Amino acid sequence: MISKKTKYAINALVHLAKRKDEGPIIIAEIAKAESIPQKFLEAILLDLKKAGILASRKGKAGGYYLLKAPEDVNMADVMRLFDGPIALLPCVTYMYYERCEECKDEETCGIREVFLEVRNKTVSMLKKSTLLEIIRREGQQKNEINED
Amino acid sequence: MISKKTKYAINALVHLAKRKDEGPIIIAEIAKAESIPQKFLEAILLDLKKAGILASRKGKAGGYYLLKAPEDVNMADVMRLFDGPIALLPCVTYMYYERCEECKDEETCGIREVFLEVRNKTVSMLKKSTLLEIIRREGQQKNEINED
DNA sequence: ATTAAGTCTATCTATTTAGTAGGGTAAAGA
DNA sequence: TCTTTACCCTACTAAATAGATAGACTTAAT
Repeated sequence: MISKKTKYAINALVHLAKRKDEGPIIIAEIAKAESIPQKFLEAILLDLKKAGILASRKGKAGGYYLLKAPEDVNMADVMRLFDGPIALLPCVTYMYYERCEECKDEETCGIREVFLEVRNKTVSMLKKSTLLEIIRREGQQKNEINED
Repeated sequence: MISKKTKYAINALVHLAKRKDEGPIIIAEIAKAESIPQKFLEAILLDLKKAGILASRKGKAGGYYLLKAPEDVNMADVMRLFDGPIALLPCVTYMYYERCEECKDEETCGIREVFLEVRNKTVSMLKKSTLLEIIRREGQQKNEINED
């Protein structure tokens, strides 16, 4: 599961992406519209700004706005920013590699092999999941939860 | 990331799968061979037994052994047992469905659509990742971590 | 009866998550 | 200069989860 922080970040980003031509949107407005505790949202938006995804303007007519294009903001980047690595094992992360403590021989580990493939495919899917893609899919849902 | 508990469970299962024709293996032996705190492992094996994956014999010549065939034990089941749902959002889990608190309209939610697809494909991959598959892959690694 | 095993119950500590409260500073527009 | 907004900081809490450890009890083979 992703954290609420990440989910809030995604909600805020989608909100900003939909209104990207309206100029800066104030925090209070996003917080209210997306049902996010305002103080909590402040910290989230600040992190997204530091990551180069959002920009802000202070003072009157200030607020936050998307810096990147909606098609260039993907779920892998957002999840990593708030929740860390996407991989299910520390030994198959790209940026934050760590050996499994109990591991005998990483080179021949079958568990690692299997989870490495899962990681690569998951990251690839999440990279394709951009803000544009999310907005495009709104109102045209068709998929169902597989019963497995 | 999966919890250490889940990782320990997988290590223990692989150990038992490799030696499935040797009769019951005692906890202490698995704990030592796989570098798992013994008391912690006890609880894990008990859970795996309750789940119908392992069986045990008490007393002298006792221990644990695989009840299911290695090809019938998959990572999705093991992960769910110890870490809960595989889905990244509560609204796209099959067994433990919960609405996102802040969600306005689940029926048209683009975020949900995207994460639902991720979930379905992830579960499908993890279901294919059986103990047999893990053992088969040992020593024939070829995949690399994608640089993304 | 003895011994070797699994089983059950309880407790503990550290970390993380998800906030709340409340202050002050900086910048930009009117 | 006044107001509005973002920015930055500290501190605190409450609940849950992770990762164990300790000790007593039960079962089964010899």
